[in-house]
Amino acid sequence: MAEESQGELKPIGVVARETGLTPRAIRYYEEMGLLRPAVRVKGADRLFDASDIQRLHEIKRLREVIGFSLAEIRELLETDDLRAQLRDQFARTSDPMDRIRALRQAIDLAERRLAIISRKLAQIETIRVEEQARLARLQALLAHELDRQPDPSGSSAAVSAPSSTTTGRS
Amino acid sequence: MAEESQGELKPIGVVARETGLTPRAIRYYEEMGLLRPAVRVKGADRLFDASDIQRLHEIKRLREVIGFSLAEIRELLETDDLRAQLRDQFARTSDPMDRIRALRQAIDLAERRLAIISRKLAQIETIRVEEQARLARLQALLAHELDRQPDPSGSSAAVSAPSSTTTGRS
DNA sequence: GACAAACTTGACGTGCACGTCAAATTCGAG
DNA sequence: CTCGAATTTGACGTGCACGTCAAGTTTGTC
Repeated sequence: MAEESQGELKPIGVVARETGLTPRAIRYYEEMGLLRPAVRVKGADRLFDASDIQRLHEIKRLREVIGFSLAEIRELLETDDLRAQLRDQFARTSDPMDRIRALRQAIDLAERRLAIISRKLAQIETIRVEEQARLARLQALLAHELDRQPDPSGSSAAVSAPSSTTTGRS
Repeated sequence: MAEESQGELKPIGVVARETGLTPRAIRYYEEMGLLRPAVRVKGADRLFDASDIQRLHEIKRLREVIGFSLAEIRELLETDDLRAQLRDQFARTSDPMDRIRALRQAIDLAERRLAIISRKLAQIETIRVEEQARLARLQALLAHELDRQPDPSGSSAAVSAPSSTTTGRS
C-alpha cells in the first residue's frame, strides 16, 4: 500500500495556527475527551485531519461566542460523535430499516442541539429587547427636549432613526 | 421615628437569597467595582437598596446568560453609572442645552451597549442557522429513505427539503 | 548520520470567580 | 445588658482552562 498524500494530515503546530488555538489547548481538549485521540502514525506526534480541524473550529466558537464550558461542549459534541457513528453504521448497513432508525436517532440529537442553542438565543434576545427599550426611552426624552427648545444654531440632528444595530429576530 | 416603607435597606443575606447570589459573590462584585460601595449606615454591615438589587440581577444575567466576564460587565455597567450621573445632572440643571447634551451622551452609551449585545446575538444566530441546516439535511435524508422504503409502522414526519438527492457526505 | 525545529509527556504556575474557614464585630430580640 | 445569629475583614483553598518550563523524543533537512 503506497502511502501517498491522502487525507492531508497536519501536525499540531499547523493546526494551532489554522484554528487560532494553542497546541496546549488542543492537547487539553483531547485529554478532556472533546477530541478523538488524534492519529499517531508511527511513534508519537499527533496528526490531525480536516474533520479534526473542523471540530476544533466548532469548539472554539462554542467557547468564545456562546461561552459554553468544555463540559457543555463535550455534551454537544457527543451528539456529533454519535452522529458520525450513525453515519458510519448508516453507510455500512444495507438494511433500510436500520438506516431509517439511525437517521431518526441522528435527527433527535440534532434537534436537542438546536433546542439548546435556541434557548440561549432567546434569552439574549430578551436582554436585547430590554436594552432597546431603554434606548427608545432616552430618544423619546431627547425628542421631547428638542421639541420645546428648538436648537437656534443651524446644526440639526436626525433623532428619529435608531442606530443601525438592530439584528436578528425570532 | 417610624420605619417608613420607602428606603427598604436590606442586609446582604436577604439580598443574596433574593438574587440567587452568595454573600461572597456580592462582596466580590463590590470589591471589583461592579457595585457602588453599599451603604454602611453606622458601623460596618452593608445595606442594599432596590437599585442595588436590580443591578445585581443584571450582573447575574449578563454572566449566566451571555457569559460575559466581570470585566466586560463592569464596562457595560459603567455606562449605567454614567447614565445615572447624567440623569442626576439632567434633573438638576435648568439649562435646556445641558439637558440635551446629557441626553445625547446617554443615548450614545445606550447604543454602544445595544451594539455589543446585538453582536453577540448575531453570532449565536449564525450558529443556530448552521445547526438548523444540519438538521434539515438529516431530515431530507430520512424523507428520501422513507420514500424508497415506505415504513409500515409508527409516526411519520412531514419533511420537505429540496436538497440534491446525492447521498454524498459533507 | 548530524542537527535544529517541532513535538512529546509530565508537572507546576496562573488568572478568574468565587468557596471556605477563622476571628473579630455588629445586629436584633429579650 | 446578654446572647445568638448575621456580617465583617482577611487569608487561604478550589475548579476551570489553559500557560509555562523542563527534559526527552521525533521530524525534516543537509
